[in-house]
Amino acid sequence: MLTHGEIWAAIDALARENGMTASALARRAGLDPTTFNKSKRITREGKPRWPSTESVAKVLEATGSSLAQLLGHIDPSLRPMAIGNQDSTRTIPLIGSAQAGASGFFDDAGYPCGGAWDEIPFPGTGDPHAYALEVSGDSMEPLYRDGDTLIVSPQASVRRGDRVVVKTVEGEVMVKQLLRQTAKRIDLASLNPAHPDRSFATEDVVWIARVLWATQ
Amino acid sequence: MLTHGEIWAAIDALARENGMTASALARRAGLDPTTFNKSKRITREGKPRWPSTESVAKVLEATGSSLAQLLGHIDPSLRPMAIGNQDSTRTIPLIGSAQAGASGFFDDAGYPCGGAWDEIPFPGTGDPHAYALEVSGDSMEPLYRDGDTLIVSPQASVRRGDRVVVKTVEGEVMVKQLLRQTAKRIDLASLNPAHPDRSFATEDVVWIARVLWATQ
DNA sequence: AACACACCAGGAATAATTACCTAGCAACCC
DNA sequence: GGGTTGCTAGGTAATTATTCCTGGTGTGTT
Repeated sequence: MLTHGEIWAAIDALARENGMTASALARRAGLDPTTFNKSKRITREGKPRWPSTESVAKVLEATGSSLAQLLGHIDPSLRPMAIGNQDSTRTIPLIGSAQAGASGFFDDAGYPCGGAWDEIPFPGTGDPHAYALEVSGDSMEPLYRDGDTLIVSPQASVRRGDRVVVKTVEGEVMVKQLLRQTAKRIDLASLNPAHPDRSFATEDVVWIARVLWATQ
Repeated sequence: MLTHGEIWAAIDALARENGMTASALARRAGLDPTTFNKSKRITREGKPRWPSTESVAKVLEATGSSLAQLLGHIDPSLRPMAIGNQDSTRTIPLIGSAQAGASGFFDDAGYPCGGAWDEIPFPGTGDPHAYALEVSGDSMEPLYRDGDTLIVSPQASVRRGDRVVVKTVEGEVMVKQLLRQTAKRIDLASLNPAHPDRSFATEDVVWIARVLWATQ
């Protein structure tokens, strides 16, 4: 599917990507600078005007872009795959929650559209040893609920504020928030206010792994 | 880059894929059956004729194809990536938090070991249109913190208790927990107790997407 | 054989896109 | 200030794509 808004948004995005306005892009492509004017995208009677594929081809040649890149601007979720990124971790479009209310980021179905999206790798664990931990019980409410799945990376470095999985020399495994980590001690805050915080000597902790993701 | 021969070859391929000739495809798309005639692809003076993007869009709609599929016909090397499974179907080991304390699941470094682990697909979104939403501000504390990343699926079905992203007809985008969804109303609980709950008539909500994952 | 139907080539008419032009506005330089 | 450059809205002329039409060919059916 290809909509009138998508094709024009893609042209705008392609121009922006190359540091040009739509009219500058048209000029670079050997077209009239007014061809892509916003006032030309609908006729006087209100009918939508579509560019010809010849114009699209000229724009791609002028920017040295591939059709896959144009497609990426139309549907950001396809971008990395379409360009042929061989990396096994795909990237997905990213937007800030503060901008999400503005128009032009979503189509009517709630799917991302337009070219103004950032990209982040996902899942992006970068850890071949990552594993999943299934939450049972309510000891981690309200943050984690019964049945939630946590993705845990034993390789990731942990910092203050991170949610971590800790195993003690006594064999206890717990999910907590890292309060403080010094050379001698590791202080952990409980996720459930009803449970007490814990503090361990560094030598009493076998390993600390970081919680990267949690199902919602 | 997009050449004259490629675009016409792609249209021919799309027609063949749907068991039609080029003229039948044009008719199905609501165009004149002769629009895609080979004799119309170059003018009498030998100049190449390009279809308009409007015609291309109509063809895609008639066949129910995506632009990515058309692109796959233009550059077959992109096909498996462009239309294939968008989700890396990697599986990772899974364990329940209740058993994690027992011995035999982790080695000394905290890496999973032993054969008693389950397997789950990850990320397992199953949604090629999934995107990421970056949290800004503290309006969703304590569940989501400033800088957290949410993975959102516009395709997933939502149920009571799910964390959801909602867009209203006023253009407001918010992240809430779904309290109740009836035929007439959608009740949302705020994640931050300091903010009030919200309730909307069904027709005042443009779309609801489900939050699948959140960074921790 | 006769007929219906789909497909394709080619011509003319219509509709649409693009080119060309003007004017207003903002930014920048001398 | 005067001058240049770039961007955009709006109009008209041009080029181009599409439609409509005719005729020819091949296929399948009665």
